[in-house]
Amino acid sequence: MTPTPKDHSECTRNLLPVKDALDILGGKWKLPIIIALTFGNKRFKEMQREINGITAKMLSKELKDLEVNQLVKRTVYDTVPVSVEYELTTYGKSLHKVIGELRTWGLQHRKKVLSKAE
Amino acid sequence: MTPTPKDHSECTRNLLPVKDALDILGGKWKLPIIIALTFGNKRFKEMQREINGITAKMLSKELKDLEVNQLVKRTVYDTVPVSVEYELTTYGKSLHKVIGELRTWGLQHRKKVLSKAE
DNA sequence: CCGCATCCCCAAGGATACTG
DNA sequence: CAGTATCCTTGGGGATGCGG
Repeated sequence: MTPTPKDHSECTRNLLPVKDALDILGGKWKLPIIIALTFGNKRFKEMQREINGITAKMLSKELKDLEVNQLVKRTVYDTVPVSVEYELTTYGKSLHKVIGELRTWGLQHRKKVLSKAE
Repeated sequence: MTPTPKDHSECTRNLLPVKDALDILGGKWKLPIIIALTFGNKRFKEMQREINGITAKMLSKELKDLEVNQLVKRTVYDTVPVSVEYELTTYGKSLHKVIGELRTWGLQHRKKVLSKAE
């Protein structure tokens, strides 16, 4: 009979940073982009070709987000038809561990659920 | 076998399990629910009270998802007004590490970005 | 108490066309 | 080549009410 037991604000505290992380990795394209860049620096068009199904709009928007969050660095080369290169920052690479964990867990899970035809 | 040079199918391979994982942790409520249950078994209404802002519909739906994925166990007690208890399965608890990583990274990120008023 | 059904809204994302 | 602008679709999720 506790009037308002806000012990669960503790949950919230635990949750916030997790949501932050998911906010960055979430959405449909953030991960594909980050992972694509894991394989080396890329130019815009190049990425669009590699990331299956992404539109220029989305790629542009997501890259901007990632840039703001300092996960990706954008470099403009003053060539004739201007070329732009994207690369993961050191900070962006720090996601490697998180992604690795997600991947490991996902693999395990896939086995488990697929075996009983979800 | 591959007529088109899909070297980036390697990315895809790396990506799939990650997306699987995000599929489960993604959405607005999966994490709040899992984390709430981390703090102990809960009944439906109880969870609804603890997880700020969630509707019965969403709670119900998400719990079902989690149950299908074997992360949560649902137990119905044959009391007069039926009561239902939810708990994390061992498997569900295996997410702890992943969540921990997300949380760690999120904390770090928050510091970094908040310091320059995102 | 538990939770589904219905209706509704909005933001994420897609298609297409256009500029520097 | 590297994007931007515009319009449109979709489905995730909210509000409310009912049924077991």
